[in-house]
Amino acid sequence: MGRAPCCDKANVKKGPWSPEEDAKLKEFMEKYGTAGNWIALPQKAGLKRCGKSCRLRWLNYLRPNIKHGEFSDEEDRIICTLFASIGSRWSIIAAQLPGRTDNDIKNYWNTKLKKKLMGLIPSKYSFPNTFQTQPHSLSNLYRDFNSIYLQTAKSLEPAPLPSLYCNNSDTFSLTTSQYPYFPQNQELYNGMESSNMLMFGGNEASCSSSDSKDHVKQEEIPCGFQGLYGGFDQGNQKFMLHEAFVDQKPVNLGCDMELVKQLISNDNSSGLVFNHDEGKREMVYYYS
DNA sequence: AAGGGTGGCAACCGCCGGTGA
DNA sequence: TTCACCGGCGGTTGCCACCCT
Repeated sequence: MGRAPCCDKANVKKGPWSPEEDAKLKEFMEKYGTAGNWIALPQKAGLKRCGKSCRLRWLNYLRPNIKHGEFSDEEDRIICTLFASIGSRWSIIAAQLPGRTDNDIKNYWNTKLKKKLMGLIPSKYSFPNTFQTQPHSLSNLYRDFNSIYLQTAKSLEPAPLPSLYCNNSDTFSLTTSQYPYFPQNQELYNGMESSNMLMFGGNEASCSSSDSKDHVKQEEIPCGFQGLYGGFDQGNQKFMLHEAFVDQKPVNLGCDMELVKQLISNDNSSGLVFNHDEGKREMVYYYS
């Protein structure tokens, strides 16, 4: 048996709020607050509405200092960063944006911001139609994206290619030159500064373990970062992997595309970033 | 001018966790 | 410890305005 409904559905009004209802609710809230609880409020305020509906109307529209209208670039950046770090925890994201409601941010993300970000990716790398914002789907998306890129990478002309990153904790990142942002430990990425790197959702814990992987040399990298660094060789024929940023100098491990593919197909992979730098095709692989 | 499609957004639904009796 | 209640949350729906053909 399910939970009892919070109100008598048959006797409550639904749909858009009228100015009169807004005025009643506003006046009541300013005088008495919720007067105990939201469920009882409509009756006390003389409203034929569900308590939850009143709460929503107040929180999302009537309460003071609500900000409506265009989101600033700074707000965009905060939303993107937090979404990539914590996912669709809209209330937490809203807490970082004074005057914005979780509903507003959710709508903004779903209708505009997501598309704005996706629009940065050239059409030849279009995401599959199945693209969803759920972390699990993003993991799949990341694999698809990487797979497509690997198949075509060698024939690509230099282009402002953004990078997609996803790790086991189900966060993802997009790398472009248009939204430069370096997370918590910017010094981690000093070596990448010239390469249009943007990382969402990265954290020290997710890329600092020292477990060994077969035939991949690993060392403790300063500042908690471990990874592989790759790029095409001189003849542009073979994709080479290197140890990343040991003493700021890549160390050639002599790995080729087959290893890259192997790493990608390995579910234990932590993440993979394709990066584009001044016409060179590069890749950074993160592991945990 | 009309009607079908699309986007934006307010509101609803149902689940979950906290709390107090 | 259990259970009911309530608030909060995220996903989804549905309406309306605008655009395109």
